[in-house]
Amino acid sequence: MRVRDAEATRRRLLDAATADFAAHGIAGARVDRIANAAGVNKAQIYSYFGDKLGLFHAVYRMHADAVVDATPFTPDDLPGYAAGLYDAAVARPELFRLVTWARLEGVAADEIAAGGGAGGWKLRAVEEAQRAGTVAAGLDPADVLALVTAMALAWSAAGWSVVAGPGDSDADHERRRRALRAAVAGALGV
Amino acid sequence: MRVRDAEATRRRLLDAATADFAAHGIAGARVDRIANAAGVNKAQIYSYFGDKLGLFHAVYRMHADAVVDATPFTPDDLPGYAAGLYDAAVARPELFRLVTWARLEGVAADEIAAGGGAGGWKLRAVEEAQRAGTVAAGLDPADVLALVTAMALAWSAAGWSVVAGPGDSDADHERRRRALRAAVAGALGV
DNA sequence: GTCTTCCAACTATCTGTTTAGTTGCTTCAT
DNA sequence: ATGAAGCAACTAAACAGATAGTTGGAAGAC
Repeated sequence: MRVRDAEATRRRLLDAATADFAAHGIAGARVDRIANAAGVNKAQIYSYFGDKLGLFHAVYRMHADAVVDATPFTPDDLPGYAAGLYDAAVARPELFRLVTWARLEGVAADEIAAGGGAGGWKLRAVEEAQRAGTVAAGLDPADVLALVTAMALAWSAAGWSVVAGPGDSDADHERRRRALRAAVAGALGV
Repeated sequence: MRVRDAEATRRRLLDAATADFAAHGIAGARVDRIANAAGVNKAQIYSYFGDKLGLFHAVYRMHADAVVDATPFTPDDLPGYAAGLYDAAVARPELFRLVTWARLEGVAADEIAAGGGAGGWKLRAVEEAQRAGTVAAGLDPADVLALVTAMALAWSAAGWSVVAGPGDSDADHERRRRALRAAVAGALGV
């Protein structure tokens, strides 16, 4: 019999749920499938997370910060930030799918790119960089963030073109990173 | 009793399905809801489209071309193309949600941005523009398309920041269009 | 008349959620 | 030490409502 460890069970559920929600979205995810993949009885989900949506929120909250924090925001080096975001999206595509789905299904009220729940400190940081001259003045900071984020995620699952993945060659990634850096610099640099 | 018009019934179903799929995705859409909204019996859906997925494909095919064709691709004026795409996304957000969902759920094999089913003529057009000097050389045409598309759709439902809508003020739209044009020009111009 | 279009009712299955009960660890009085 | 009590973690089964898909026939169009 498996050792009883509530914390480990909880984590296994969250991991399985992350995979299923990322793959199928909220409506497409299946409680049975998640419980099965986690090797946990379905009822545990309800005891731990209330309901399916509660489970999703737990998953989302767990990863939203990780996504945002994985790539340090450097307003004075937006090309570098964009490249970092690109790498993060390549390394953990599920997390980015998760966020995209949350936004589409309307369960993520907060704006991830705009500083998350931290109250828009990124906007102020961009303003600061504009005053310092490392970012072109005259642009709305929110637009700057929107553009940089969109460019970095141009090849992600949320994008409209080819989806970058860990399977792509290093040359592909390097080429995209280079193009991305140049494009961000050209688009927003002084 | 309603006048019998198979074509009109079909169109009403497609319209209702467009709205429901755009709002809830494939897994989240409900056949009953669609039939109800269309004022058509559910059985008609199966006689016309086979099954739920067949209905989605019909919806998708109907709009995919429209999305692509609504904004003429002008490789010599990518900033203008981007602005056009932005406007299209503001005017018909459902269509862009539809495509995003199709890509997330893995039912849209073709790459919309890369020329749709037309076999990548856009890629060649970009190459041509690069030779002509209106687009920076040294960039992979696919990357150019990916970046332009991503930038234009930075404020769309697929994006990660604030979502632009018809409700926004004209000033907002004008500001974003201006920023977008400048950014695309700076990112890809010579 | 007959062919197409339409519909109400029906079925089988799926799915989120609940319930009632079990298991094994911890605590504590003895 | 030891046995019972208490409790959190766990499970199997069932429930109710929803959902995709079907059927057989009615009714309008030609």
